[in-house]
Amino acid sequence: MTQTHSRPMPPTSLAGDAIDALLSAHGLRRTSAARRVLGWLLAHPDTTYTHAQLQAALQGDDALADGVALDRVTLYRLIDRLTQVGLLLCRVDSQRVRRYQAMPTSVHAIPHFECQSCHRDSPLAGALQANALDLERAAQTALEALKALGYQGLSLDFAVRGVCADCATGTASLPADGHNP
Amino acid sequence: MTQTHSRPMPPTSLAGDAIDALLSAHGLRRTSAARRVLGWLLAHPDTTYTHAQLQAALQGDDALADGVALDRVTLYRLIDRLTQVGLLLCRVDSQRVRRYQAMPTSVHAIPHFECQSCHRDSPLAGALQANALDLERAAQTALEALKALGYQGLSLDFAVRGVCADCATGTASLPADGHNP
DNA sequence: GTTGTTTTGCAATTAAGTTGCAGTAAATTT
DNA sequence: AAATTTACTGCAACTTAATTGCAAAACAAC
Repeated sequence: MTQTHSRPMPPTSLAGDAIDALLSAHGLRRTSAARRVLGWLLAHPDTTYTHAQLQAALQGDDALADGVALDRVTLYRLIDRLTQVGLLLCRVDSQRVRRYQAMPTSVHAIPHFECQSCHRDSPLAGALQANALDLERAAQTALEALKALGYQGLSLDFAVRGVCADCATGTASLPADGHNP
Repeated sequence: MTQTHSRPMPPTSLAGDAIDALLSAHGLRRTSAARRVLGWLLAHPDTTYTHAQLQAALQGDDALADGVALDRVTLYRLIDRLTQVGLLLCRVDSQRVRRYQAMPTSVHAIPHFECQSCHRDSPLAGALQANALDLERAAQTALEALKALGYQGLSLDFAVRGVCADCATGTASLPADGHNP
């Protein structure tokens, strides 16, 4: 049985032992909260979570806790610790909310565009993607250099900021200050 | 007389008329507040300001208002307007505070590193700078393409996130969660 | 000048994150 | 395995950056 409940559960799950090992290796305690958080994020490597979203997600994931939410403050502090040892990656989105994900193993920058008017954050598509590959290649070298210097858990981010064509021409469907998901 | 008062005043100042023209061209009213804000930011193209910093800076700049601070909320809304028409560039820093600057005329990404442990944000130096030039060259093409599509006021940002060598090895001078300037 | 819309400023409110502290659970020592 | 040390948890109260509502003032168009 690969998947029994309806909740989305990627196949990329990790054995509990592996998670414990990671925690210990980074000098953190193997508490149930830490296992839940790191386990969940490692199992969902391509999603970024705000504190609130992660809290909700964990609450739904009754494997360990049946519907009991992790305390807000505990989650904040736990995530801080995981981030500071390089296990998590933290970005601040254009709505200035912090978003977390498991630190990616392979550096793969997805260039994105942040519109300063409608606040939408969209990946750069089409011909620009090709350009992105060049960027990534060039960046790869930079990252190797950093690792050699003792830096850890490196992740690339390539952003373009401005006003998108929709907003610039007034075609914008949003009233000028939307919320991006 | 190029500069009479002790306050730092870059030579890159703009005539009041030019500022008024910019405002009108973007459909904004030529109010004293708008002139003060846009004028100041255009005169300090290489500095980023938080709302609070800009409010303080303007208060000191008695050219128009003698020590009277612009209202906090007014400044928020004014900056919003300037940003939405592409006159200002907005970044959210690692402390998740918004920082503004005049939209740069030439795209020149300064690759920087954000440490997730000590929250220091440092430019990538040395050999990495060379790499950055490649990145910028590649990006230039991407930006041209965007402009052709109707995008406005484009700015590049290239960030590397991780844990810096100091923090990784425990040599960190900061207690684990510092404040970056 | 009069009129109609922006813009401004104040007070009150919200959202995200922090701090302090008593209690609990891991890890370490004995 | 019990005792001790240290890290982690949860609650309440607090802080900071930003937002909303509304009346008054400033600008632009007539």
